[in-house]
Amino acid sequence: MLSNSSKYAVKAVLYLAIHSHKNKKIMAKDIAESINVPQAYLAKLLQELSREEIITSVKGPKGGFYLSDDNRNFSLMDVVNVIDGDKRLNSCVLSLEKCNAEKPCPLHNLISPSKSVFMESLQKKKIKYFSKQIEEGSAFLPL
Amino acid sequence: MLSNSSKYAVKAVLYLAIHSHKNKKIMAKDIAESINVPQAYLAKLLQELSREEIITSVKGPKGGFYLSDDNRNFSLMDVVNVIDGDKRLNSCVLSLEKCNAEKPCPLHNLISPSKSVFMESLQKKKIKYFSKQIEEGSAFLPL
DNA sequence: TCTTAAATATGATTTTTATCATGTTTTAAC
DNA sequence: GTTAAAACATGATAAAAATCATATTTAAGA
Repeated sequence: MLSNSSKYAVKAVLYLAIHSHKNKKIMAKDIAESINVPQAYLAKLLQELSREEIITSVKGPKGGFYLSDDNRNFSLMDVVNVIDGDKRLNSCVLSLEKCNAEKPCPLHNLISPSKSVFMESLQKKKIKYFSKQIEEGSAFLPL
Repeated sequence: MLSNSSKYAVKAVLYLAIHSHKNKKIMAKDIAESINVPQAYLAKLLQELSREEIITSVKGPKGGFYLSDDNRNFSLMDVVNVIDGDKRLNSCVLSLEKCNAEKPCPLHNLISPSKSVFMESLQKKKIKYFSKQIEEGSAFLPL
């Protein structure tokens, strides 16, 4: 479903959503430690996200990463798409090219309803929604 | 979600469900061609399934693979578990050890309902159910 | 019994994914 | 301006997954 890389990316973004803001940047190294992900690897992922402007970075001393208000309006789907591309999540469970609603493969009807609910909320719910969930105590860490 | 290997395995089993029976064995090579999977690789997967008695094999000339009536009472979950092990499907979307219903990670509540529906039907519906779906025209090939 | 066609077993290779390492650029603070 | 701390860029290595190759075992049929 999600690659390890995009799991890492999502975790990092959620971490930033909760702990960073414009005046509180966080270094790659610190994020990596907090979310239990190899740091050099995470650094690379953060750079990709930053390049796509899903997260914000500041170079030099006192620099680091944070989420701007704009950043918080992205969805986790955006995060995943940057890392995994947009095919991975959209493909059929059995990776069948020709599977679709009209000619569903045997597993399609089993998974389709549930999957589309998931995909839709991953798409529609913005990053800020998730930090709110955590603040309210409806969702939990640690990552 | 599913590894390539288990997708191949599921496809092969579905193919056998539709096209094979005791008096109609099918060679690995023919299955592979029909479902568009590299043959040597599929052969290996079929051997694992056969070893676990999810499918039936007969060696020698006129040999091949088929599904016995017993085999048809296995679920696709069984197929997947043989190939991928039983952890892969059960783990949290973000692979968080500590994520569970009481302390759900931010994505848990999003995916959990849909996922359990899927898992349950993958578990409960037997192989014969799927071949029936196809016969009835509610599900389609090609694989 | 001999030949041949199939699965089976084992291991080698390739490709992809994940991880690590190192040098370059930017910028704050002195 | 010099230094140092951070992201950024690039490439090397390692691990895992997928694929390929080859020799062995089994059993049907002549």
